[in-house]
Amino acid sequence: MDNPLPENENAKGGWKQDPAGVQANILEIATMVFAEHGLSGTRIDEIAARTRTSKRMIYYYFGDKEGLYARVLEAAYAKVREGEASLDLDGLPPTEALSRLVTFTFDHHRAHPDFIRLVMIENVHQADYLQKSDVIRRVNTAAIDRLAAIIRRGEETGDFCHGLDPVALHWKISALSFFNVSNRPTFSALFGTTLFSETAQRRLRDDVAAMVLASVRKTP
Amino acid sequence: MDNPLPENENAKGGWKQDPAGVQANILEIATMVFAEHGLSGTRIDEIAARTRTSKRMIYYYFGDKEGLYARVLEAAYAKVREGEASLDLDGLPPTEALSRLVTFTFDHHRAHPDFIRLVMIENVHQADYLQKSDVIRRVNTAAIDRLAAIIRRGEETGDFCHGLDPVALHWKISALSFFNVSNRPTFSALFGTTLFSETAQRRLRDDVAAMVLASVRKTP
Amino acid sequence: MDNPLPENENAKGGWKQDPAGVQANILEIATMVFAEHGLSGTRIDEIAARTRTSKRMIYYYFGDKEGLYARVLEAAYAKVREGEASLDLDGLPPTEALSRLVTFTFDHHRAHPDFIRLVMIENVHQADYLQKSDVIRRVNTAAIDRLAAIIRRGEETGDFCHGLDPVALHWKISALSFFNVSNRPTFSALFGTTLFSETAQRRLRDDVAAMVLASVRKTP
Amino acid sequence: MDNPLPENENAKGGWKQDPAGVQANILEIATMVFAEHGLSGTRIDEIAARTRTSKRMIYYYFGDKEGLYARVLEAAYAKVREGEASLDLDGLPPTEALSRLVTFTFDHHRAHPDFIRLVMIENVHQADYLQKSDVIRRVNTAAIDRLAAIIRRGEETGDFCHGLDPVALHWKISALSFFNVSNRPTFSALFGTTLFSETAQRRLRDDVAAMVLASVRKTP
DNA sequence: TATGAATGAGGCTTCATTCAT
DNA sequence: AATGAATGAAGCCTCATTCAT
Repeated sequence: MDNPLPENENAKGGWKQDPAGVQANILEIATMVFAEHGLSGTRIDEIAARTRTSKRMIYYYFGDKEGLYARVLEAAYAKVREGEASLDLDGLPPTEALSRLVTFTFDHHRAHPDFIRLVMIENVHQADYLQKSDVIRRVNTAAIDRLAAIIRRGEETGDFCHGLDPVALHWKISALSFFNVSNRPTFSALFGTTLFSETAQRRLRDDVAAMVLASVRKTP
Repeated sequence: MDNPLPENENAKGGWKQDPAGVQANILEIATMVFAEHGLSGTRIDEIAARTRTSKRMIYYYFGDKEGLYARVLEAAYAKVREGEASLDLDGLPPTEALSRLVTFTFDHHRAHPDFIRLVMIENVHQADYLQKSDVIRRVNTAAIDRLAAIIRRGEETGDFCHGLDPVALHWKISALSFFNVSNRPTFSALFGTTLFSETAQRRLRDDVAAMVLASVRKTP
Repeated sequence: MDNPLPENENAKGGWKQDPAGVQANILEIATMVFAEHGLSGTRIDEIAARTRTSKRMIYYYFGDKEGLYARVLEAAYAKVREGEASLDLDGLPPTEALSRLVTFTFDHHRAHPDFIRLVMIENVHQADYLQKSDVIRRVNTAAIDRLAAIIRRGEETGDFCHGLDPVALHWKISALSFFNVSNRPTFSALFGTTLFSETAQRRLRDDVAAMVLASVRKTP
Repeated sequence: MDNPLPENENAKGGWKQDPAGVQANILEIATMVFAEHGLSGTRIDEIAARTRTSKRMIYYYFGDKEGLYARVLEAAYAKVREGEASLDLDGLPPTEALSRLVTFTFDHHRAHPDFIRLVMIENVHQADYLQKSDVIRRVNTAAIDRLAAIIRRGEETGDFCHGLDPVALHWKISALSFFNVSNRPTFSALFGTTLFSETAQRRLRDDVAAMVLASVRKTP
């Protein structure tokens, strides 16, 4: 009511001469549109229309459609891995740490369907754009490192069996968390949506965590 | 002049006046091209060029691009599920049967990357085209039925715990088999290709089978 | 008046389904427009507007702007060299033959300013497109061959000195005939148009022929 | 902090606040780029990128693209004619003077291919920009004056025939010197590069000088 | 059943130029 | 004197699709 609107960045006119804001806005919208339609299915015009700037600015800042897509992909990976990094498992016993990691990953993937879709789309493109990005590769090895740390601790405590491959373990966690989101449309079209209710998903998540834990546990 | 050209499929004219053959050829090529580029990424011209007929015939037989895509999807599901149906597990004890089913699924997915890619693509499209196809739904419930049979037998023998959901079990098997193929491009771009060598894949497959079996086994 | 207009190819409607005619029409207009504005200065829309078909057909038949330009260049060379080939000098004594060739070339260049402009434009482009065309190269060696024949005969009769290089001779004839057309705009802007009146051009042409002849004549 | 940075032209800041230097730099780069790509083929962005200032300054100092091109053309003519003016032929006998002038012109053109290209480009544009420039016209009449002086002296000594037109003579010298540079790309694409070797060019130049001299010499 | 020719709508991108400081 | 940010207009080209036989 009595808001004087100082430095209002969203109000019309308040965002002129704000390069960073313009780029961020484009990136945000583009992420949504690319995730929805894929690379070739996306229309630059649609992105522009949903942006607070013009189509021209997309080319001004990102060069071309592929350039924008590449940046969207990078930003998506960065954001998701950043979210993962916030999870601190160092203080927990290894079994508990791994369990928490799986649970978190499962939920995290569910919470970021746009990211999942972008990765799917990138797989359709044979990971062409991801391969060119050093940024992304760097960000991802951190995930492996964290897992390796848990494995080492688990081996030391005797909870985990020896010779576990962190990459293979990551593969298992990812598969079970990723598929849940990526293949939900076809899966529910074929077998119904019961598996995607809140309770079913919670049970599934716990099941998944149990499966992963069982696979690392020392066989007596 | 009076050259009969009998049964020569490669010679010019050998396939003319062969509607079924022309359609099959179009479908085969279209499967490859759609699997490679996705729906919007595919060019009717590319399909036509790799076909032994012309672009005009694609429209003649399939109406439009979406019609062709829908037929490709149906054919792909039919072919893959048909391959699965050839697996006869009825004579085996339930544990063995499930183990064989998982192993087979893992290998079968690996052997049909184009199918996997088509399913991925269909997921990007929110399963729009799959939903319209009654054919596909019918074909897929068979997979659940077979799994339900194994579960029932496992419960009877006491090998499996009670209350197993065949759909959830199918979900687990699918997740671990599907991701392996669908996300291979991004996964190997990020973490290298070691996990995709023949030996590593065999170990992974056995690991996966063990995980699934552990998840159904009766807890003592 | 009582013309029934049978097979009228120019009347509206008479040219449908006439691929060769459409292509020829595009090529003719494109030649004029490229000659007027150069490669980058030309607008495909302008060509299309002056054509009896649409812009779309330009791409249908010629691929892209550069493809059209390349074809225009080829056609221009072919047409001009074809005109030259119609000149029969075999029956004439060598001095007379060479004189006639120079005179003809000078007039021929004047009569085809569009061709001259296209060659100028191609030189601005470092002959990039000409280099790719085998057609053009083939057509041009004929000009050298004809000149070589005249030189040989002149040496035999003793009219010409020995060791004449047909390529260098061609260079001289070309230079004096080409510049007259190519640099007419700047030259007349700087020094007036008197040199380009009909009579002055005739005198210039005869002067040029005399210069060339003097350069090949045996020095006593 | 208190770094004076005196007379350092390369260090950042050394050329700031140097309007004349900035303009000269723009002009120099623009000359190269226009000569390379023509008027419509040139991108202001390319000029700006190769300049030590920004695109904005080009507009600041030269108004628009055409204004810059016009200035480039003027500067090019001025520079080349200035080079010619340094040639002092007054002390030589007329035959020798003319011979030296032709030889010099031939070499001078070869040494300034960018100028030749700019003139070609201007001819493609029908000399539109040259016509508007009084500066250029003034500079060029000097060339005719000098030639007229030689002719007068040659007529007086009886070496040259009567009634020679200095403009026509200039035309001949120009044609043979200009074509050598302007049409080198197409000519060598068609007939090879042998004519453009150092030795062949020297012989060609002497040939050209001989041709021009023969054309003015009194016929006995 | 088959086909070469043709096309409208719309997509991506570029370019010279101006705004606002 | 100098500048980073912004832009409208227009260019090239592609695509699925239909026409006419």
